[in-house]
Amino acid sequence: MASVPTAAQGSSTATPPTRYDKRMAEILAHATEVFCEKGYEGASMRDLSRATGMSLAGLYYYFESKERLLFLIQKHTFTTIVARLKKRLEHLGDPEERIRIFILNHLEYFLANQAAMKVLSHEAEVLKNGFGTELAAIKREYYRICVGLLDELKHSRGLDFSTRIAVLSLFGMMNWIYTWHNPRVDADPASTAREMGDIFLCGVANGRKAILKKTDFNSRRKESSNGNHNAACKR
Amino acid sequence: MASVPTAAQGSSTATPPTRYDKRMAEILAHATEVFCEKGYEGASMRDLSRATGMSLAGLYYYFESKERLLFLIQKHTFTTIVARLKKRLEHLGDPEERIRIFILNHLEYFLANQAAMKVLSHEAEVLKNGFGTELAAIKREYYRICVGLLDELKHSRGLDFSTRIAVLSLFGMMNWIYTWHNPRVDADPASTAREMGDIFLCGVANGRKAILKKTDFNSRRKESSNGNHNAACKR
DNA sequence: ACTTAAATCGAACGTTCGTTCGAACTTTTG
DNA sequence: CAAAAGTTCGAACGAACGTTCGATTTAAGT
Repeated sequence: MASVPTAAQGSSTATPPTRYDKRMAEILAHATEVFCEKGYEGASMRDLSRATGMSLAGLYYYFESKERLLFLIQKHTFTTIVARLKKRLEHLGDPEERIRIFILNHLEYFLANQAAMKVLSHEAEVLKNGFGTELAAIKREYYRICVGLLDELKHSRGLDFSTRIAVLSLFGMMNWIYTWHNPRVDADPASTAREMGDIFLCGVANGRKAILKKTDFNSRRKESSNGNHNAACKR
Repeated sequence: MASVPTAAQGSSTATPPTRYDKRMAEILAHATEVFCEKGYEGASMRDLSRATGMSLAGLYYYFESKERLLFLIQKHTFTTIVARLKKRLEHLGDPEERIRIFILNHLEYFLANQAAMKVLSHEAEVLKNGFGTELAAIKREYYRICVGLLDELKHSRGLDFSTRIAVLSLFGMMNWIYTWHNPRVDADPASTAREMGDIFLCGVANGRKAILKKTDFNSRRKESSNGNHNAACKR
């Protein structure tokens, strides 16, 4: 057995990928497609065997179980998207801009790796015990980053909204994309990210206060008195 | 065999539910829970047998296949939510108000029938051929209603945004709720619907135009010239 | 070239799957 | 109460499931 048998991909150290690593990555890629199309439970090891061109028994040289295979796919996908996000967020910026970076990073990766992200979103609950908790930790970290970004925005502009609902609504908008996005019909990731960012950012910028009916100028004047906040919402 | 053997529930005519109908509804309810917990593929007929207290063979007196069982659950759930929506939309109202009715109807039903709605959302792709197309028709109708409501809003306020992206973002926000909503932590449906409505409505009311950075007053004045629109966004 | 280790495979294991069938039980009908 | 219809069940079917094992083939080290 070559290199580190449990690694799904070349590590962060500059170790060149061995034959084992490359084959592993190949299998992971094919398995991702199969899981995406048929679902984790619906996909059989024989389906994976067919898709990879490797014998049924041969697969078990790389994975000790079907469950661990799903785990490796999900972990690699999630780790990658978090790593990319952190890199992009290193350059400081306006809170609004940072949230737009978050959305863009998510959607870009989502649409470039649609199968993997669908497997991540759609099979989020099937992993139990050890696998489940390790993945939940990454998920929580990603969630916390988004919460942090929104809280920045909140404090810097004196906004008032439920961070929890906002974050989860945003994830909903973004993750649901795997059910409808069609590259032949829908715009590129950057445009989609901008449109979703427009909707979301304007929404939270106005917080939980009731949205006023048209031509109701009276109470609007009263509420919008304090300074230069909420510019995100005005055209 | 009693009454209409293919009916999942009492029909719209005032026929009193037979013994068959009641047992059928019981089984559907239990099956919904099982499908919700283990997924359609992950749930076995033996799981359903255990949950309903009926023998394995006995189930097949009510359903000709596991696939049809899922179909009946999904069809009943979807039909009900569409029917309720139509009833609520009979009373005309402001476009904004009508969209809020749409959101409230969806979330109320979602949270009151969380298991059924998770099965509807999460197992949306597993039904093929005949079952799939019949369900897709209901789904399309529901989708079209939402498109219609948004177009009303668009025209009545002279807005400019991508209806497709807006509708699908809204569905994402709403449907994702099955992954996170916890009745012990999260507010009641009405509050959640209002918060999501705030975010969404304010977002689309400002359309695709770039959101301006704080304290950028110059171009804002230029864009917000035409009349009393977009009140939905101002506090 | 020969040895050793890595990689792959065919064949099979025991289990569980969805579904069927005829017999038995229960309720309704005459 | 007997007959008919409606309902439930135990037992079994063949197929497909995830996984294992010993043997075989391929690549690496010397």
